[in-house]
Amino acid sequence: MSEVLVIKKRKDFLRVAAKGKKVSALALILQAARNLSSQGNPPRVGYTATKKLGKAHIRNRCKRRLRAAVRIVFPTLALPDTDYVLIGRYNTAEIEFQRLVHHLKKALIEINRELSGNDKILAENIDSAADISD
RNA sequence: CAAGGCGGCCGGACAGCUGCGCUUAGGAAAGCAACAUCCAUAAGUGAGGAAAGUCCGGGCUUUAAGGAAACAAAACACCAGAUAACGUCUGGCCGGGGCAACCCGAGGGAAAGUGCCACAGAAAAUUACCGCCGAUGAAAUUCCGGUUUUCCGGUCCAUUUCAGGUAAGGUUGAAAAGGCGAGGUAAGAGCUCACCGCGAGGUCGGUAACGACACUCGGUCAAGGUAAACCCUGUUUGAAGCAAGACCAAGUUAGGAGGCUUUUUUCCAAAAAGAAGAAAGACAACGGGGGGUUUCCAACCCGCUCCAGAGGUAGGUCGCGAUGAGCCGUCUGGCAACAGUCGGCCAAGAUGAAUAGCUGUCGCUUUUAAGGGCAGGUUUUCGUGCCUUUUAGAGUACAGAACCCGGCUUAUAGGUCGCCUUGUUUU
RNA sequence: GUACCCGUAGCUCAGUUGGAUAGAGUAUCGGCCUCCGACGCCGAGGGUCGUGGGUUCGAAUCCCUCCGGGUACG
Repeated sequence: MSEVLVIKKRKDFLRVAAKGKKVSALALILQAARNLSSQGNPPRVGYTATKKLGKAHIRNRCKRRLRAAVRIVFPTLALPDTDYVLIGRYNTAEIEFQRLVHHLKKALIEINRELSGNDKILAENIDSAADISD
């Protein structure tokens, strides 16, 4: 129920970046894509910290703070069968932690809404295709 | 007390909540068992002085698993020592800087050769433009003698010119071929001499670099700089790198050319040789392969070699951390780097990458604002300087292991300890 | 991990081999031209030669160290 797996494969990161939705918040960027290969999987999350953020210890700090925020937010709000990718921004290591959590929550709710809307469109397309075949 | 030099150490602490990696133990399901897997389980453990840059040196692994010689390429270069090794470290020498403590130095060879040295300057390397001289030699004038003159002879004195001598002087330049004084000369010059400097030898001290000397000799004293220009001399070095490499699992492909031995079939055929096809094989023979190049000796691998094509895009385990040039302490030797003896200890092991996130309290630093005290200015208000504690604020660095060690280099808030130098004051 | 390249005016680049003037185009500014603007013409300013050392009489250039950016291979 509250389990969150970690994305580790480069292939998965590229798939989410190419096919998913993207939402920018103050201190982070959230990407998300449905993973419909099999049903009933817990949500998965990956973290990205580019060289633009700083040197190695700053990038590690960004990932740790994002991970701590995810521990608070994701178990209740993340959708199953979905891959999320969190990208750090220039102020991820500096911003107050409460605001970081707040922005992550907002971004997650917004992207979930977009994803579910996308699902509806998909469902409509499937329905119309079924109509045509009929 | 102030200023400075050198070296060492630390580089936030505590508490709470929520979490992570690894090891060990325990448990769970399946299974003959083990490994792997899982866990609201327990215990232990979990970044640095630079983990950084990747600039050197090694271990380790593979490569041809050996040796010798020559060549090429690269690096290094005062001397001695330390070290597994080093371009590192220690001590010394020399040169330079600083009043000093102390610091800095890629510091062999320029009489092996080649190249380069702009502008300026006579000249940038066996030079000779100006200048000086013109003793010597020649010519002319003059002069002297002879002669009526023309002219003849001579060259002691003087002048000019030429041959020539010279490197003292010459607005330069980063750099101009010892310095200074005297003698000397036509003018000059180590041409000669004294002193200083320089070179060679000797003696003494030192392992040596090198130093000292009232020692001896040297005036063809040798004729500039540049080798982080080519180069010469000496020393060292094979190459690639943990994505090294070993094993396991999954999956894909299309062949062609050339070639060794044996057996066999067909053609020609008495047979052999030859041509074509098939099968098998690796003792020998044969062929092929590879070190930066070549040669020699020795040895190895493959039975195939070369060309082409297909798939894959990195799955798992080991390598990989509890035995190492390891860490801490004592003692001994050494000026020191370091070496040795004895005792104790085991201390991260990840792989989209753990070692943390948040909160609170305290500590430290700093200056700002408010308050307090002192000094002295001023009629007062007031502002100035110093000190102090309280409150509030700000700051609390550089930075994250990735196979492992030894160094180097670079970044770094602040704190702390020791030794030393100079100045001032006091005793 | 290894190998290598680049950094020069606001911008794009020469000059670096072989040491001695820091240059070109463009942009900016001023003037001329035009009724005005563009184009054109004339002129000017603008440089720690990425940083810090060293060698040398002299360094953008040679050597070393750092900083920033980039490329290739596995």
